Amino acid sequence: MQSEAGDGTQTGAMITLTDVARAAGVGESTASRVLRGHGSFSTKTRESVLTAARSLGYVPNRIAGTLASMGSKLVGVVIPSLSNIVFPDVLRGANTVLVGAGFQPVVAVTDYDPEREESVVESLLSWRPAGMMVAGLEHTERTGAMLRNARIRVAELLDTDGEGIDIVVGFSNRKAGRVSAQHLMSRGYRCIGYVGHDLSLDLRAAKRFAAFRAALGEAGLSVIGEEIIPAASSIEAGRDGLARLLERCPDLDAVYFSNDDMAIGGYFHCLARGITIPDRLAIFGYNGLDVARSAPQPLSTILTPRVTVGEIGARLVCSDGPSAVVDIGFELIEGATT
Amino acid sequence: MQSEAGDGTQTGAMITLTDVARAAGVGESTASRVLRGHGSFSTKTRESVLTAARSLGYVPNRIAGTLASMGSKLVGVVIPSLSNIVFPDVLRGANTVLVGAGFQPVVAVTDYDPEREESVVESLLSWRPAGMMVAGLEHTERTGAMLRNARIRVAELLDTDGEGIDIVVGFSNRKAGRVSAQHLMSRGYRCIGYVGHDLSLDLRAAKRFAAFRAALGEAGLSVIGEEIIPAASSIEAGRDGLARLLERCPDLDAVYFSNDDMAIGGYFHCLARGITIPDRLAIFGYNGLDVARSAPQPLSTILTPRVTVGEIGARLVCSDGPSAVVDIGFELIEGATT
DNA sequence: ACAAAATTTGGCAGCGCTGCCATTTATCGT
DNA sequence: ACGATAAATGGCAGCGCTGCCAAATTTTGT
Repeated sequence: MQSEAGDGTQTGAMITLTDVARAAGVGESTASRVLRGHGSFSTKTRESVLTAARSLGYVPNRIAGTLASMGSKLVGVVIPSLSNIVFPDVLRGANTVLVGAGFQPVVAVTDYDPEREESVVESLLSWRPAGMMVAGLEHTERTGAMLRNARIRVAELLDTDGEGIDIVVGFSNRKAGRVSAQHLMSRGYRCIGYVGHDLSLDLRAAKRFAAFRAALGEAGLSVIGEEIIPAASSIEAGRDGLARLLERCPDLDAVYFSNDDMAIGGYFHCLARGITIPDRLAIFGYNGLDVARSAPQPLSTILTPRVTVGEIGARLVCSDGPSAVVDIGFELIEGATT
Repeated sequence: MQSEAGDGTQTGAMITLTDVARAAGVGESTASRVLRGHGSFSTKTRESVLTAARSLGYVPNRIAGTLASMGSKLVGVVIPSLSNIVFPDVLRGANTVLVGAGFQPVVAVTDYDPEREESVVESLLSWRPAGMMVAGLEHTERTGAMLRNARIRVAELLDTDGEGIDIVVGFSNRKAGRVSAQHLMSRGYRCIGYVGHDLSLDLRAAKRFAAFRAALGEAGLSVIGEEIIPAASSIEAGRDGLARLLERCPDLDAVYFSNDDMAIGGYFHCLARGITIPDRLAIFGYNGLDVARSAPQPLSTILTPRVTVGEIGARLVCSDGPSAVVDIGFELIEGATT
């Protein structure tokens, strides 16, 4: 028999459980039990199996294990984008909890495209995950059907305005929009504009804006001018957007941005042009990013508990409780820009 | 036989390939071939299999498929953190290419901890991935051994200063540090300070700083004062760090930051305190983040092609070429802060 | 029309592991 | 010391799919 080094060096074919069992002089099932700490075995056996495994550099094959036990330790996580720190934040919260519970997240990105979401969901489902976490409540009909029929826990995150499939963890984007409007109005702003990114893709941003506009309307006001950049949100887009909007509507006294990236861009524009904030122009964002909170003038915005959403979503996906909707709310941050 | 709806509705147990084959009136292997588009089959068979699969709501089981074909379509991606946009950026590049090539990335986070890296690598390897992508060249001995013995493509990213296992894609952090120092010196700065985050964890930042310091030394200069925050990098840390450093060393005329997050924090501090940039104080960062490039005064920094690193790394991991070191370099951005 | 070649098809043995069950061995009570 | 209970162990049948191969079918050449 070939000797193997203890550092994991291996020669020949891939080491299997059978090899370990043979080397330890025990049966496969005994080796399996020891390696998983399941069932009972003597200390002596334990040692010999562990020693054999280590010296052979054995790496268990979870593909085989999962197939045999018919229960995977994978959890699919579907997010729209990796460019916006919001989703890595959610992922971070989910990752912490999932790993802690012995699960392995498998991430897929949709680029905000429902068709793509459908295809990545289908793809993830083929790994027979124990659960799925997806962003938002809006999906194609087939995506919904697949998710419902998978007989696994499904958590929909970051939005509570709509019908969920199983678990819903997030907050109301409509309420966020309304609260933003109320805040601006309560501060006395009356000529309010909007700078946003492509809303046809970002449904949650669209909900916020719709509610924002509605809240203004109820108070007899309206969005004086709006500038929509036909692209994903970014600081630059916010900067350019505000520049263009102010050119068209110089009388604005406040601008609501689709999110903090855009708002920070707007803030930078004002800094560069010497536009006094908040006296000459007020700025309001959404998300409560670090950059917004650490700016010379902390941005007035809505802090969304993104990491917590990921954590709670993951916790519930791992649990076996009933379906639930968890609205964990958001916090309005009265910064120095309104 | 139970009738199933075409929208994927299913009753009873999970649908298997055998079910589809039986429903289509063909053998398993024929159904398998049709579903994968492998081998040959008549159009007639194709239709009946596809129809059967659709009407039964069949979802292939890749766990079983992978085990049988002994070749997975998974690629492990190991990154230190999700909090710093740098790694989501790399992940984004990798994701695009991997998905395009039919692979599914499986992400794991190390929190900059080598022990944790060892454990996540072990864990990922147990899914028998087709390849692995990890950040950096420094690993524990056992991590290295596992990676080397896995007989799969391994790409190490974001650093070229050291020995790689198989594929190395990145740039020289040492060179980045040196170039940064040279830039500051060429602009006439002589009293140079440093504000950084915990370098014991972030080895690449440590390399940059070491090279930076060495380059100053070669020119007869030295780092006048330094402030190291014992935590992860953040805008706030950079802000506080610069504040403390300036208190101790008011004569500094330039500060090198461990990265752009920290540098933006420093920039914000100066804005808040009315410290004129770059006349009174110059600021230099690292990474070339959006926020740094869109600031009223674009930050002088080093643009690291993070997304490209992920893309090239992924491309090479999917390929079967020889081992290689790809240094894709970086770009010094002469902003308005130096 | 008939053999040769090409195309299509189904059967079945695994892939490496886990779960079940039967068996063996150790521990206990009296 | 001896049956009874508990602990430890090994054998083996799958999990759902793919790959191989042989058999069946169709197409082609002359």
